Amino acid sequence: MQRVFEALASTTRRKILAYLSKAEMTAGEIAARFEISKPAVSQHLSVLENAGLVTSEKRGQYVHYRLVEDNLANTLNGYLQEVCPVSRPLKVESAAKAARRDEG
Amino acid sequence: MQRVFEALASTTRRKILAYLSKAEMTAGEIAARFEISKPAVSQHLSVLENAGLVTSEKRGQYVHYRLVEDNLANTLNGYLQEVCPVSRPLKVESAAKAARRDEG
DNA sequence: TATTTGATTAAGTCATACCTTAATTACCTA
DNA sequence: TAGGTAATTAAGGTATGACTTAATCAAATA
Repeated sequence: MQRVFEALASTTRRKILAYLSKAEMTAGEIAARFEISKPAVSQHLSVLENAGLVTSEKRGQYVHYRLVEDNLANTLNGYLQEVCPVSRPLKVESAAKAARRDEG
Repeated sequence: MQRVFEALASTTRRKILAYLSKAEMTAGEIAARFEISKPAVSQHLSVLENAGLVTSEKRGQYVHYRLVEDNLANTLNGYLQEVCPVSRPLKVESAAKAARRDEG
């Protein structure tokens, strides 16, 4: 519980969650979207994973991250993010990315 | 939004919210319940107030604090706290305090 | 097998959160 | 109005979080 709230306390991490909300992504894709270094993103992802909010799966050279859907905190956070001016556009981007993937 | 998550990131502050969940209390009553100094509690209350999670009202010499009921974050946090082993007992205490007050 | 690419770990800096005690403010009452 | 209680503000120490660059690990490929 403590880990969950600590994880959600960072704006960057909430943005990452929003960005992952509709599409699975590699660590590199996530890092490319934000203006901080790759190691910094990696640390944030590790915090999110320790809080049980995301899971990772290594496929070959890449590590794919995705939201843990079956998670009360994630679900509630999802509602909050719908009304959050910072997170909403990232959710839209996430959906666009997912759609593009379904097409291609 | 940022302020809300920052406010909820502290275990002590979540405990204070749980303790206030069923009953209004003065700053002193709240401070008496926790093992940190009164000024420290005062600071936490100020953070919670800035986040819009509690409001205060000065009556004479005392400052009474209470939850802001009409608040999405508070509502969602309330659900989470029901399943939180740290917060639940404090909610029970809060209810007991409220009941004692109704009697007296 | 040497090189490149994706990702994480390590090391170190800087800012900030949280706590303490001391001082101050506001209100009540003898 | 002097003294006491409730509460906050101020000042300062300590720990921790977030970021950086450099180094390392792991997998693909030439």
